Amino acid sequence: MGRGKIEIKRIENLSNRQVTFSKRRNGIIKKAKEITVLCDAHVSLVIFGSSGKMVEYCSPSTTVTDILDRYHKQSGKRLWDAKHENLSKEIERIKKENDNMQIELRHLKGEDITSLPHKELMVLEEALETGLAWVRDKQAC
Amino acid sequence: MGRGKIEIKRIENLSNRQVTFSKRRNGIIKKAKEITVLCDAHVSLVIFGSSGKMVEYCSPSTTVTDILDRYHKQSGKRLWDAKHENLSKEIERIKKENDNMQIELRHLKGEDITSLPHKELMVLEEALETGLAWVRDKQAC
DNA sequence: GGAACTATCTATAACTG
DNA sequence: TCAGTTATAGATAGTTC
Repeated sequence: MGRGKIEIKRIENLSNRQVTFSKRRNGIIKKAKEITVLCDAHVSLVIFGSSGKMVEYCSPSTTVTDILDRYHKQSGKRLWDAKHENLSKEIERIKKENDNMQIELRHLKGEDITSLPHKELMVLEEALETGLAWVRDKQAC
Repeated sequence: MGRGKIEIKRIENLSNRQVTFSKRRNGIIKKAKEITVLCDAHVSLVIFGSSGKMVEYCSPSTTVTDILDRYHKQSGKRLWDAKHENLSKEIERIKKENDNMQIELRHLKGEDITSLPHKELMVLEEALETGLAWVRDKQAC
């Protein structure tokens, strides 16, 4: 669509490439707006030029986030799960640590010790005696 | 571009709308591919028709996630931060709980008690005595 | 460098089987 | 209803200022 037919391959000349980018980018955004209005479609469009410049179009009444939520659901692809996964794993790790401390604390308070084997009871007793000794020592000061 | 000029407003006739959607959707995707090749651009394009059907195009050598990362950085808009925030808060909460237990445990073991006021030392001593009593009681069984 | 022009190409609205 | 065709509107490559 122009004075001459062009092959669809990278435009080597930088300024031509930038000019063409600018024109076509506007063209695509216009088309995106049109299909939105004509066909009740929802569109999310993000374009980066090779210079790094970004433009975006998103149909009115939605946000990129909305579109991406739907994208996420329908495509089955994971956009942010990977990021979530790290956080979730961190939570799991801390919770486990938490649980272990909870149990240790209860044991030290003499709770839930019915099922403990004899050996662990002895370890527990020693720990308590040591702790008590330290506390009494401190109080004596 | 067609046999007659059309206004850019919603096409009321359903089947016409669907036909137009299908044609224009393909057109936009073609244009997106072309600008990608011609201008070294990176494009992420997601289109939902009013029927809910989704199509996407993303320039080769990147993923939607890549594009969105860049979008995220450059637009300053938060795409997934809101989703992450809850998880982050949860982590904070658990870590705090964790710290408190850590401290309590250390105290029970007689560690880090130098700065404790007298009153707390007494509470600690009582807790230790109670725990010890329970443990000895259990060992006697 | 960018805005405007225009000849030409492309996309597509309406049509057809 | 759907793919294929065609006439025409719209997009744009090369050009000009």
